Amino acid sequence: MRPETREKILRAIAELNFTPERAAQRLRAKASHVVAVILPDIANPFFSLLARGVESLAAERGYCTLICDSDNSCEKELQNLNLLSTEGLDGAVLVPVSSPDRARLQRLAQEGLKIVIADRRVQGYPEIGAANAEGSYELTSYLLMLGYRRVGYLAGPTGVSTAEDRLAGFEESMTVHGVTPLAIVRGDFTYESGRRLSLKMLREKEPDAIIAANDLMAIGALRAGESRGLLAPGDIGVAGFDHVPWTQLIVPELTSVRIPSFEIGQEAMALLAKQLGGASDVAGKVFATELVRGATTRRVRGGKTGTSGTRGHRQGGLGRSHA
Amino acid sequence: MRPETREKILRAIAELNFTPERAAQRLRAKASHVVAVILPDIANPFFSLLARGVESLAAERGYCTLICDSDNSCEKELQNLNLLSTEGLDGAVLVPVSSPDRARLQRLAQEGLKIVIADRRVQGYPEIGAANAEGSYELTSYLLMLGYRRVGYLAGPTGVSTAEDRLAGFEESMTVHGVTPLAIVRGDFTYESGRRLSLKMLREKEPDAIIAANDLMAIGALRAGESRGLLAPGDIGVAGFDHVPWTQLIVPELTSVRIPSFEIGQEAMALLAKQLGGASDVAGKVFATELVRGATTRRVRGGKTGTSGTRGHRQGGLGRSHA
DNA sequence: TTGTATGCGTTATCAC
DNA sequence: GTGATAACGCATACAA
Repeated sequence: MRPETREKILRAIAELNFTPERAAQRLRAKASHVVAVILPDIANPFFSLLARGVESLAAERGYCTLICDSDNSCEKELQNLNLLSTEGLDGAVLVPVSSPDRARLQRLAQEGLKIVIADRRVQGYPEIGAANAEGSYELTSYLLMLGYRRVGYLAGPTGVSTAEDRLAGFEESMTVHGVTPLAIVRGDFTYESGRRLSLKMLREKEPDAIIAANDLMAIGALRAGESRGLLAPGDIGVAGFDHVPWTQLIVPELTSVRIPSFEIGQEAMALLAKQLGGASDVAGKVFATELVRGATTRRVRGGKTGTSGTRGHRQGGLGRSHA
Repeated sequence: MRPETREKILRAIAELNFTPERAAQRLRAKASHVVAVILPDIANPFFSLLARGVESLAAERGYCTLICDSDNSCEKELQNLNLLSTEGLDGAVLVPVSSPDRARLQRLAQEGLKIVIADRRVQGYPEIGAANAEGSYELTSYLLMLGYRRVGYLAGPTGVSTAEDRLAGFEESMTVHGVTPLAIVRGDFTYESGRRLSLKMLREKEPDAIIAANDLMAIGALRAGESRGLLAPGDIGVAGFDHVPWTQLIVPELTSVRIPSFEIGQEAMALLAKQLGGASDVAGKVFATELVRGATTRRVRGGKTGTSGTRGHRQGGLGRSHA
C-alpha cells in the first residue's frame, strides 16, 4: 500500500485510540493465541520454573499463557484439560500428575487442540524431558566410586516415568558395578515420605548411603539421619534429583542431579508453537542432566573437589525474592 | 418453560454435542470471565502460594485464572497490565513489583477493568495483606524478651509497603523497650543480599541478633554467621518473615513471622469477584500474622518451649512434590 | 411457546 | 486503492 495511505490509517488509529477486540478476532480466526500449561503443583519450585520457561517462550512467540494447577489430583487435571476446549484455547503444555487420561487427550486432539507433554513420558507423544536414567546412572556410579556400598534407594511413585527412569538408572549402575541394592522402597516425592522411609531403612538396614528420586525426599533422608545422630557425608551419604535454586539453601549442600526444568518448559512451548504453526514433524528433545557434587556425599579419594562442591559465594540462582 | 420442552432441548444438545463457543459469548457479553493474577515472581514460593489462593477462589466463582509473571521488572509488569485490556480480561489481582504506575491503573479502571491490589499497599486501593507492622513488633519484642540487645536489622527495598511496615514495627518495639538499633541496612529480599550485608554487619558491629525483612535474607544471615563460626541461637539470634512451607526444610528451624499468603490471595480474589459482580463497597482485609518460635533464637528463659518450637514430626505443609 | 431478526467487532471477498 | 457486504456463533428482543 502507499506510504501516504498507511500514514492516514495510523493517524486515524491513534486519534480514535482504536484497539482491536480480541473476542471478535478470535471469533473469526477460530484461534485464541492463548495456550495453557497444566502442571501438578505450581507451588513446587521445579514446576514453577518449568512454567516460567513455557511462559517466556510463549510471550516471545506472541502467545498468552494460562497456568493451571492440578493440585496433584487427576480429577483437577481433567477439569483443566476440559478448560482447554471450554475456553477455546489453542493448545497446552501438559505435565501430567501420573498417567493421563489417554482417551480424553485423543478427543481433545480431534477437536484440533495441540497438546505437548513435558517432563514425563507418555506413549504416543514426543518426549520432552531430561535423561533421567542416564543421570541416575551417573549419580549412582559416583557414589559407588566414592566407596559407598550399602546403598538404599527411595523411589518415586509407580507409573511416573521420571521415577521409573531414575530407578532403572540406579539399578543398572548397581548391576554393572556388581553391587546389590540394600533396599528399594517407594515414596511419593514428599519430604515426609522421604523422612519416614529413611527412618525405617536406617533402623532396619543400616545403609551407608541413601539415594532418593528427588531432592525433597533426599532432604527427608538427611534429616532422618541427623535425628539418629548420623551426619552426612561421613556417617551416611545422601543424594537426590532436581537441584532447583531453592535447594541451595539447604545445609549441607545436597549432592544432586540437576534437571533443567526451565529449558524443558521452553522446549515444550517451542514444540507447541511449531504444531500450532501447522508443523506435523514433531520431534521431542531429551536434555542432558548435570551431576552436582555436593557436601552430602564424601569427597573423592585423594581430596579432589567436585566442580560445584565448594560452598560459599554462590552467585545468582535464587533471583530476587519476595516480601 | 415446560419440562417437556426443556427435555427436548437437552436431548438436542447431547445429540449434536453442542458446546457454546466462548469467543462468541464474550463478544456479546463483553465479559470474558477470565481474570489475571500479576505477581513479581512465580518461582518464589510466597507468591506461588498466593497465586494458588487466587486460583482456588476464582475457580469456585466460575472464573478462569491467568498467572502473569512480572519477573521483578516494572516494565514487564506494565506489559502484563496491558495484556488485561488487550486480551479482554475482566480484571486482575495485582501484586506490584514496587510502586505501580498509578496513571496506568487509572486508565485501566476507566476501561472498566477491575483491579485489586494484594500483599502490598497502594494508596487509593483497599488493602489486602497482613499486619506486617504488628507482626514485626511482636517478633522484635520476642527477641528482646529473650535477652538479645545488640540487634541489627536487614530491611527490604525502599517504597515497598511490606518492607516499610516491618521496619516501622521493628523500630517501634525497640523504642518502646528502650533499646537502640545496632544498625539498619537495606537489602533487596534476596539470599545473597542478606548474606553480604550480614557479613559486613557481623564484622563491623558484632550484633547478637539479626532480624531480616524476609526469610531468604534471614537465611543469608544464618549462613553468614556460620561462615564466621557463629551459630544460632547461641552466638547469634536470627529471625525473618514469610514462613512459607519450604523454609521448614532449613536447619535450624527459622524463627519467623508467618504471612498467610494463600489466604491473602483468596481474599483478593473474593474482593475482585465482588467488584465484578457490581459491588462498589469494596473493603480490604488485613490478616493477622503468626509468630513462629523456631530454633534460630534462644528459648525463653526457664526452658519453656514455644508452640511451634519443637522440630521433628511436622506433618503436611510441604505437599506432594515433583519429579 | 416458538420462530425470526438483529447486533457484537473483525476480517475476507468482491466489485468498483 | 477504496468501499460495501457477508459471515463467524451467540444472546436478546420482538413478533407470531
